Amino acid sequence: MTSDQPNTPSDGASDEASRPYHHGDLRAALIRAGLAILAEEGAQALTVRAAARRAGVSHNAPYRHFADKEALLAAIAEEGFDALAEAVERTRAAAGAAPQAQLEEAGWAYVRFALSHPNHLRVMFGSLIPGAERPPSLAAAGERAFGVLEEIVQSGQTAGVIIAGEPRQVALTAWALVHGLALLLLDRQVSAALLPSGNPEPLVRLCLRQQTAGLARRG
Amino acid sequence: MTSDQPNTPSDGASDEASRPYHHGDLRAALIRAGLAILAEEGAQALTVRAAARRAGVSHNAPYRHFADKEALLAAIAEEGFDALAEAVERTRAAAGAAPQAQLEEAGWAYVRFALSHPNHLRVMFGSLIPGAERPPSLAAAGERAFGVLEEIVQSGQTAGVIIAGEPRQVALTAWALVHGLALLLLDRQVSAALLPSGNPEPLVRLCLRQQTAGLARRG
DNA sequence: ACCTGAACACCGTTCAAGT
DNA sequence: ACCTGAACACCGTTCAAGT
Repeated sequence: MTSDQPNTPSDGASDEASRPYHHGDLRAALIRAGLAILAEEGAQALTVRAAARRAGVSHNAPYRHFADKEALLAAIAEEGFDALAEAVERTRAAAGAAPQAQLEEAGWAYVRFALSHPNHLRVMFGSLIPGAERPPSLAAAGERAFGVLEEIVQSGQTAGVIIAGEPRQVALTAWALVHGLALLLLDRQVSAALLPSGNPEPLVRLCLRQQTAGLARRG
Repeated sequence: MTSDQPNTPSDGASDEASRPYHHGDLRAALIRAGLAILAEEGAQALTVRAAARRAGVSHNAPYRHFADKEALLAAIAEEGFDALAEAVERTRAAAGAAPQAQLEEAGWAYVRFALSHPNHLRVMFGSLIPGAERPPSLAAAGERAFGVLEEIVQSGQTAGVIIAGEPRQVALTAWALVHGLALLLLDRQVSAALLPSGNPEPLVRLCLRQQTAGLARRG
């Protein structure tokens, strides 16, 4: 058996000493613990039991708040979509009014988020519940992140600088490119020859501009 | 303990009855077993022990041929890259001489492969060895699949119908789009509103043509 | 050489119990 | 209500042993 020190409830968030149990909000504590494990130890270390240990509860306490491991992963993924949507939106707001510039900045923000939180991104887009539908709150969080791109496309169409078409569909083309770039970079599938200095930003921006301008040579 | 029937070596591939053990090539048998498990039971069922059971050997016999589970997954991934490269190449060969048509057909073949072999694709691009480098033979197999797109780009540049630039880099833009589309479709991240009839082919082809022509409106 | 059974330290999940 | 320890059926991996 491992020799962890016995855990006391004195690790921060709670002021009320009259509480009979460790946490006022074990659910939130487990999500935080899962995020810390992802960042510090990697995806393979993210187990229900490890999250419980880090939160200072017994290994089956999580089942009071999550039906199973997938539900915990879904909650962690949902946090990730919220953070991603916020990062992309913030970048867009700082990018000025030109929709094409907004699209490039938002795309780079997406890839940057992925490279900064690789393990979190894999949980967000990983194989949770391979065949089944995603939980509605998770699907909604994904929609919010995607929605930023959709808004940019729509405003660009209004301004006459982005091609016509269903905004959702045009935004999907933009989304797929940045999503694919992010995952290929995470998976080390991109040849080092394309990454001089190891900094992916110039390459990503070049791909984004090619998408905007098109791969076909104009004659 | 489970009550499996004792396994006999009489399940096919071997003619020579004088062999003292079950397999002439346990390594290949384990890869086949892994592929069957992926196709029939899903990624979470793909364990070293399950592959061994299916191949009819004890649960640690695989360690004679694979250093660890990652090595087995890498071998299965390598098979996948070979199959993907072949599918894309075959489609390209059938697409005629026009590079832009080749690019669209190759892109659709990529997505079609992903949708036909979802679990296999996740192993190919999954989080095997999160931080570490991929085994060289696996990296080479990935290069072969990517190489088909690179050749198309190069011939398109020669024909003057694809923009100038480092062929690897232009091909990366094309690859990222189809890779992103494939994974978003697998993850059910694409709104059903964009998939009338449930058939993804029209949507994928539309995205591919948008990439070729560009998202910017030509003025 | 190649395969085996026993063993270890883990998992996810369930259950009967404690406060 | 919320948490606990014991238990079950699994894993990945190692080891001493068999042929």
